[in-house]
Amino acid sequence: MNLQKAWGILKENGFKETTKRNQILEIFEGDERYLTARDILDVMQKDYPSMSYDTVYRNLATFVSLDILEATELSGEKHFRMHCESDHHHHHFICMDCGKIKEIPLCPMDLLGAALPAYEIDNHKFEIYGKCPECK
Amino acid sequence: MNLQKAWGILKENGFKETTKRNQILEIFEGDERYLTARDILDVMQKDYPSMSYDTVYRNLATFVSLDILEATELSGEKHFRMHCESDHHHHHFICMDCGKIKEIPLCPMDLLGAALPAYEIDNHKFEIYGKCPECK
DNA sequence: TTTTCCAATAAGAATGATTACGATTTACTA
DNA sequence: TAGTAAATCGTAATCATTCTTATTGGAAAA
Repeated sequence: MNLQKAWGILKENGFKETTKRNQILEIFEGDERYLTARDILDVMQKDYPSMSYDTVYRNLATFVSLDILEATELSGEKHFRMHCESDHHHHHFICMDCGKIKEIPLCPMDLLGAALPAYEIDNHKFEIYGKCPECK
Repeated sequence: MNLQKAWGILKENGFKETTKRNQILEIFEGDERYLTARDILDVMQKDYPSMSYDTVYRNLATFVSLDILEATELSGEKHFRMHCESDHHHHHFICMDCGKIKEIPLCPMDLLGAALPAYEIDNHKFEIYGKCPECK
């Protein structure tokens, strides 16, 4: 996802255009890795020394709820990255060294079919962890 | 897994038989749901009012490292349950209401095959969340 | 049985991530 | 440009988890 599309979604939902919000989005646009709230704060405080955690967390939560960012829990910390452009449902390989991801086009739920007939399935998580070719 | 087997593993690895350890294991033996450290502490403090968090966390970590318990992150908190008996690699459906699990016999990694040739795969996570027939 | 040793535990402080909140500032609208 | 609600700041609170130090307890040796 790019800045324009993200702002389109934000405007549609009545969110104001602020410089902080814009810079947070710019950081994610320029980094394909999963980042933590602290990563964001560290970068932001170079330009805005008074930037507060509250602003970072509040905006990250907003972005996730609007599907601008996607989140996952890695070693006990929430990590965020720009939501994938691809409209095809997919999953991720995550490099535990550099944090970069690779899309996995298949979804195990397709193959699961009617294996859980009486169950209500609300959600699922499939992630692969390891090292990418560059880090190996 | 049952108490006897768990103690067999602990003894093999040189861990002492203590009453606290035994009661923690008993709690897991009698509950098929995923429990948090706090859940354990709450039950334990009825019998041992001075029970400390440290003891709970230390033992949970020990049990996980010995594959007596298995752990997963649910809504930001680590949850634990007795390691499955089944020797066949599998995954879990987790009921978000009652916390009970159902084994899913298939593993998406089997089907992924050689889709990530240049990657080093260290780990993977596949979990399905929803409501079990009883809770639906 | 008694002694001894070291793992195990208690108590509580420390840490690290995250959330909450009153006061202030900023972006949009009329 | 003024009014208003949203956004942000500054800081404190919270929550899970880990660490530190002194003490206790299990089990092997005497």
